[in-house]
Amino acid sequence: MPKDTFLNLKAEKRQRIMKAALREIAAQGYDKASVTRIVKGAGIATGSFYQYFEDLADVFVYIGQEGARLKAQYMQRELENTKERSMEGFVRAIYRGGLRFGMEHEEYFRAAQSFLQIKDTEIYHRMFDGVQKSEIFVWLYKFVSQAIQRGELHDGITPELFLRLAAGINTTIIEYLIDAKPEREMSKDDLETLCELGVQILLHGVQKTDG
Amino acid sequence: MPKDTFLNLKAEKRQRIMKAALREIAAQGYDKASVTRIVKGAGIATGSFYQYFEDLADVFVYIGQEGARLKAQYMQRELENTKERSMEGFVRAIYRGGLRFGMEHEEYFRAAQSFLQIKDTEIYHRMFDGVQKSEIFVWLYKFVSQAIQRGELHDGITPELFLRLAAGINTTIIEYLIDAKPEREMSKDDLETLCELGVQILLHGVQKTDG
Amino acid sequence: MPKDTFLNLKAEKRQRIMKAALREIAAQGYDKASVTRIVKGAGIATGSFYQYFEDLADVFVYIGQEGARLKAQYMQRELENTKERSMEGFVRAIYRGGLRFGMEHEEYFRAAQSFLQIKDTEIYHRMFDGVQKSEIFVWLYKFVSQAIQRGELHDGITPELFLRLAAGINTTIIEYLIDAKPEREMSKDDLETLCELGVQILLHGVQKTDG
Amino acid sequence: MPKDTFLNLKAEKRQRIMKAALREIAAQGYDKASVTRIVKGAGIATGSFYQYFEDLADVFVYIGQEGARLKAQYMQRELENTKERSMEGFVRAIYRGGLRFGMEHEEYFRAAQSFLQIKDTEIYHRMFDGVQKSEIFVWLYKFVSQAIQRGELHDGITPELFLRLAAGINTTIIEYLIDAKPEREMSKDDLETLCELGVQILLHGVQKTDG
DNA sequence: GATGAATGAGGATTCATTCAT
DNA sequence: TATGAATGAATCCTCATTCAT
Repeated sequence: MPKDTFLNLKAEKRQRIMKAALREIAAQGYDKASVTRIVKGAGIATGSFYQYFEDLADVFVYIGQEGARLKAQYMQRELENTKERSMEGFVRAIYRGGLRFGMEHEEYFRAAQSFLQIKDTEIYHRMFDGVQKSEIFVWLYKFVSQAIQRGELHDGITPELFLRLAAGINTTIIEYLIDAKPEREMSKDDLETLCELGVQILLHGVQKTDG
Repeated sequence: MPKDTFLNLKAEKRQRIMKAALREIAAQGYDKASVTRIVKGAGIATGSFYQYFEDLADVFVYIGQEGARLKAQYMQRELENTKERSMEGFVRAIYRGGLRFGMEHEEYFRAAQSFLQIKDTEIYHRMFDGVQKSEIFVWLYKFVSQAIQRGELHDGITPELFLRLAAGINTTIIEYLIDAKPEREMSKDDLETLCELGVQILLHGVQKTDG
Repeated sequence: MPKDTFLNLKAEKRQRIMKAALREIAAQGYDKASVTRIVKGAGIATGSFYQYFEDLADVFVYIGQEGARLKAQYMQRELENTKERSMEGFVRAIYRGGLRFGMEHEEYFRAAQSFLQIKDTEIYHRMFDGVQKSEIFVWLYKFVSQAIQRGELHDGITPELFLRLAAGINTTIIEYLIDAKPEREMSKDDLETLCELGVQILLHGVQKTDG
Repeated sequence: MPKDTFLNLKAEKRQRIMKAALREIAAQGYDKASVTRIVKGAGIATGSFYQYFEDLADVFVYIGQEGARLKAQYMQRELENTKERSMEGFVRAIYRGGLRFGMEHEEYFRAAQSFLQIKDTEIYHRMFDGVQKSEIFVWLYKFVSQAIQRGELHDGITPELFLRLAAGINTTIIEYLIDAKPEREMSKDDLETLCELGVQILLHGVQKTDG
């Protein structure tokens, strides 16, 4: 976690550094990200970097957490606009938030992808431990558990697996979009459609359920 | 592509080297994999490595291709044991093959995950270009296209997206299994169940379709 | 061209490094010169070397340029002490400068010899492009052209060839001196004699002109 | 000196190897010449190379000697066609031979240039010790000594220096020619002119001696 | 707080030479 | 005699981190 020196920095400088670090990770991936390029990009001295952060891992963790926080905000906002309290409504809101986040913050999205490489490491847990305890996560967990108890989900599906599937499908769709990214911005309607597609696939699979 | 020197090696040694390279890349990921560790692991001299392979990328490509070949064999074998010629039957066979491959060759699976980092590069294409033209892939593509034309799939689902979803869901399940891997081997029945689960989720989502 | 890091170094250290690099290249020649030996000779870390220079070629270019600059100074000084404005006077001054330079800076001389190996390369041009545009060079070129127009030189001699011959003869003499170098320093008179010899050979050949 | 295995080789193979080695040295220079490329160029196995030669230096020495032998032949032939027994006649014949050799065997010429880098080493002496004792060399030495005794040459010119100057001027001219090499072959007349130019410069300098 | 030079282990790769077949 | 795989020291260069100013 960043040192106080970093947190006490003037907002402009702090954001400049964050931006440079995020850009670097998004561009080079976790393994290839380099302090040298970050400091160059941020316009600060190498030594300063180490006065703000313990080491390279420190920034990565911080960025991971920031990304998670930001994504949670997107989801939270969607949830607050949703009245429907069914699992489907819940999932839809979450997907919508996730999709918007991915589209509007491609660099965070890419960085997060790159963090997957180190999924099993201590540093990954430092990044995302908070997520496991977040309100949204807890709610979702509860919803799914209940659905399982009511026998609504396929045998073998645990809350853990459900969450992974939800994330996986969302990621698949976002990547698909980014790769096929058209020049023009995506309209609100497009986003809505895709979001719905994600929800349908997660809940009902790729096949249409007949009338 | 490895030099003849490598291909002419005695099987034992060749496999020792492949194993060491595979282990290294599975453990460290694409970017961090090191020649030094590979040769140490394989018990050969640094110079020998370069008499077998053009460079590091060369082994990686070879491993990627070997993995793809092997996975295709698993799938092919399952297809041959399947009579049912529906899309569901097809998908089931493929999933079963993929799952078995992932379970029995965890290192190949991990290596493949790590290759995703370089998805957009020329070297990635060298690895998996063959896959795009493989019989299985072509068949699957055809099946999906037909289903789309018959209006059986949700709007917005293209063959490309379908394939990505199929792979993504399978990957999610395999990772889930590996992470939660019990000490005991997985029984045939367990595997069967999980495979069926994957097929159901892909085709019908996580929710049970009511009777 | 060296980085600022190098140019900002304290003079003592900068010279220590230059000396080590010059010694290495004089001793091993362009192709065999090694970073490892240079840094060991200079008493700095490998990494430091690369904070001073872009790469190995960078030092070489710098040394070549420094040598050329230094040699030009020697020549310039002699020219300033010469009143006679004939071609012979000009050539004599240049030879005297060149000879002194070669005697007093044997390592630069050797290094320059070794650079000839790469005469046709881009890096060689980076070294000596400046020379072609130097005042001395331009003057000499003009003198020779005029002599040619006045029909004073043998047919077939172009300014280019003249300059090559001048340099070649001077080099031959310097090498001869270095190889036959007596223990004792060369006296002013000795040098004067040799210089005159060079001028005579260039202009009038090895044979005495009678009368 | 090559092993008997090499000398016993069938002429065709022996020449193939020599050619490959010569080409390599001419192209890469002494320091960068590589066994690997030589054997590839000659179409033999690496091991074979070491059954023909002690080591890399061994081929170099052999090539140097071959070149010297060949050059001596060129000179000898010219001398035999010369009746005039003056020093000028002698020098002219030698120059003519040297120039022809350089033009007709550019690769030997280039190789020889590259050997200059190691002028002070034991291996260089192994190459050219023979030259010092060759008939031509001895004759020339005698001619020059006599001229010196007769007081015909400038003070300070020793036989050693004379020879170096002769070689240096010839080299300068050949390099000049190679660099400015026209597409068309050089005619007999051109060669004759250049040769005469060399002789004149060596004996009488660049300036015309007036009537 | 800020700086940026200094460090050195570690990276990939090359290559002359040896030696078992 | 011919082969070519095996070797490992040596090459240049990178980079996270430290520390004196």
